[in-house]
Amino acid sequence: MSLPQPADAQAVAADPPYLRDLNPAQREAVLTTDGPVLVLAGAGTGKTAALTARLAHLLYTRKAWPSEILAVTFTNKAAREMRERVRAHVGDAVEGMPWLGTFHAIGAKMLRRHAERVGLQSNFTILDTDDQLRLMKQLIVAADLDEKRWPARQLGGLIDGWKNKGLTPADLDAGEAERFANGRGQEMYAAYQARLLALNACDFGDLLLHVLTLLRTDRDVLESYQQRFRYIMVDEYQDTNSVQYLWLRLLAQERKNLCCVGDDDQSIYSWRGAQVENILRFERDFPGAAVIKLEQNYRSTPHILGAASGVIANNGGRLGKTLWTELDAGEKLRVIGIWDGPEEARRVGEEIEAAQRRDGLSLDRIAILVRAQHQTREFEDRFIAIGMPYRIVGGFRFYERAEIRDALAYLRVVAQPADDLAFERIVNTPKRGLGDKAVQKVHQLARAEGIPLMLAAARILDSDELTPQARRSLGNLVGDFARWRDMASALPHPELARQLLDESGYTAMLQADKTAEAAGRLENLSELVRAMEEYETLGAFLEHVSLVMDNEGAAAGPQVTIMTIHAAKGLEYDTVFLPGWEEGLFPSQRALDEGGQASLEEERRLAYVAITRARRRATILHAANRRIYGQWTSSLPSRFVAELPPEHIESETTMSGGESLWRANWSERADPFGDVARGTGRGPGWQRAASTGTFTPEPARVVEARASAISLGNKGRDDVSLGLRVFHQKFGYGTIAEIEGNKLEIDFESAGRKRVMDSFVTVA
DNA sequence: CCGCAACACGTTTTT
DNA sequence: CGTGTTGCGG
Repeated sequence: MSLPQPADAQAVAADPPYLRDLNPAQREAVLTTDGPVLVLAGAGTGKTAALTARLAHLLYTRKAWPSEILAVTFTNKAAREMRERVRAHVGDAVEGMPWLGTFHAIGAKMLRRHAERVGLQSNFTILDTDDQLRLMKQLIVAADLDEKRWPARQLGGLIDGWKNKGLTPADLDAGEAERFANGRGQEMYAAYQARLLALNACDFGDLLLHVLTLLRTDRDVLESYQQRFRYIMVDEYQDTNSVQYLWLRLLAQERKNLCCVGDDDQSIYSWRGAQVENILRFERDFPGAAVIKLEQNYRSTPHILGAASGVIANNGGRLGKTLWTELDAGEKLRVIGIWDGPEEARRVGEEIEAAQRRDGLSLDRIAILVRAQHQTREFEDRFIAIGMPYRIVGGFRFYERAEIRDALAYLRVVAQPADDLAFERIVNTPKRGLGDKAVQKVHQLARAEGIPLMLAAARILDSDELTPQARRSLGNLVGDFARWRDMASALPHPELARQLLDESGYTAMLQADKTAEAAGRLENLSELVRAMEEYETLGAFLEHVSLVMDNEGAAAGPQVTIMTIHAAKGLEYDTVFLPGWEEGLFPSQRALDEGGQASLEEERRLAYVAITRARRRATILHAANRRIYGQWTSSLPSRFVAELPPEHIESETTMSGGESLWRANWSERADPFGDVARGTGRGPGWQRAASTGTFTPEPARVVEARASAISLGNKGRDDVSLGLRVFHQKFGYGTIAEIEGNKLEIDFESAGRKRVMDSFVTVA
């Protein structure tokens, strides 16, 4: 690792290259290195430029080595961008920055180093949402709860919320526990955590929560990180949730060199646990903090900024910034009222064609930003019809496809044999005659002995529990895995994956499938294997897939981008279309019904984010009629339309009667969605935070060590003895003829002598 | 084990 | 109106 050498100290002080294009506020943000700093960076004010320059500054001035800076972002994309931009300043020195990454990636890295302190092994698996839900479903069934009444989804949301707040099961009060299954919330959360430890697995929330627990309970670990991180920087601070906040506060406590960058007006993730309060109370949290505002906008025209500012001004409790720009006035925003959804899509299509004709504008510079994913459909239909190239961002991701998840499950079992969820996923995929009853037997044994499924599978082979066919099949599978595990150490992992997919019959299964999708799935699998080549080890690859879940498909040519406003945060386009600005859609009905003022304000921030994505031109549309759940419903223009300052907009409606028609409609019916089917009023949103608890350090929680699979002997149960009459589900009544550890030879009254596992019999 | 019909449900989404 | 899930019957 080498840092670029400044010519001499004087030159650095005079005008280091990384300061060259910065305005005074940005410079201040870069040069205020020590002590707490809050950078309030409005949309388009060159936040990332300042942040990366600050990093470069720390390195150039030798205030810290690359490995002594903690730089956290929320998304992989942001982390990647920051890494690239820092590289532009300092070159390969960026390679020495292991602590630049997302909260979760950094959490995982720390956790792997100290896994055993929270009861995990360092090769723990990171589960995705799908695995989590399956696991919770099992627990709900095991707890004898009605999974209809208490869906896994709901438990998942609650647990997620708790983890976001930094609450372990022990921290929950009765009120929180009451939120699931009549007070069994805490019990279920605890059971889930216990199960994760047994599986040597973590969910996303654990990557932060376990680390928080670690920092709170282990002074040595905390102090070593406090020493290590001379400077801490956080991007998008307004999106931090409570765990992240607590985590940062602990790490920054000692040196206090914490620089947070954010914009309270762009906080749009409270539903995911983000606490705007974190940014609002920064100065109180970190006394003596320098607050630097970046207000010069380099992105948008004055009309666009004026419109956005006008809308956001309706929110209370803001830190307050005044964006300004040196750009020319440009065009006013257009607000277009049209008849219905299809016309909206038609109109946008025409506008795009006109812009291409008129200005030769590339489609890459145009975006359609919607409130909800389902709005993309209307545009997709229309664009297909007129042959307009488009891409929809979001939706299905590569690593969420079934075949990819299957392949990963095979690899996970190889890497971590205790990964029951992965084992379960592929035990009968492809079909190998291991149906429900066979799998249930394995489960039963695993549960009785407290061992992983893979080990239970191996053990059950010694018995007559399974049908000969199932036994042979399971035996093959267990043998295959043993072999693949051996191969793993000898073979490069992409090669291992290839062989594994072949020998497991997975490839053959897809080849036999003549449907159109099968070919694509095979293609996806080769892509997966190709992707593996970029990683040193199988473990590193698996870490990558669990944490870096985005894959940007290469575009064939210029395309219009269609995506949600949420997905557009941080991006910019020359021309932006904002359809569906109607009450009930934007702001969403749910925000209006459930969240009160806070929720409405978040919708308004979303509107602010939406408008500020535009560089030159923005067009807002609202339809008078829209089909909602199959029913035609008339709708009113969004209140946000009325909040746009008239001097920055230009209104147009294609309907006779113009504005007055909307107004008449408005007063006529207070609740245009009154007759539309609503949610059944069951539980609150997926994860809504309640009151913020207090966070007292927990005494070290001793994690009950699950005996490892290996250390468990074959100690049989002690309530059986020779000659005892027992009952077996499948073979009926019989007498114990021989006992060998946990295996019994039983003379069954009708089935004859069989070898069975002792956990499958009850004393008759 | 698969296919079909009945049924429930329906923001925003990263990691 | 669509989609995804479940449960039953073949």
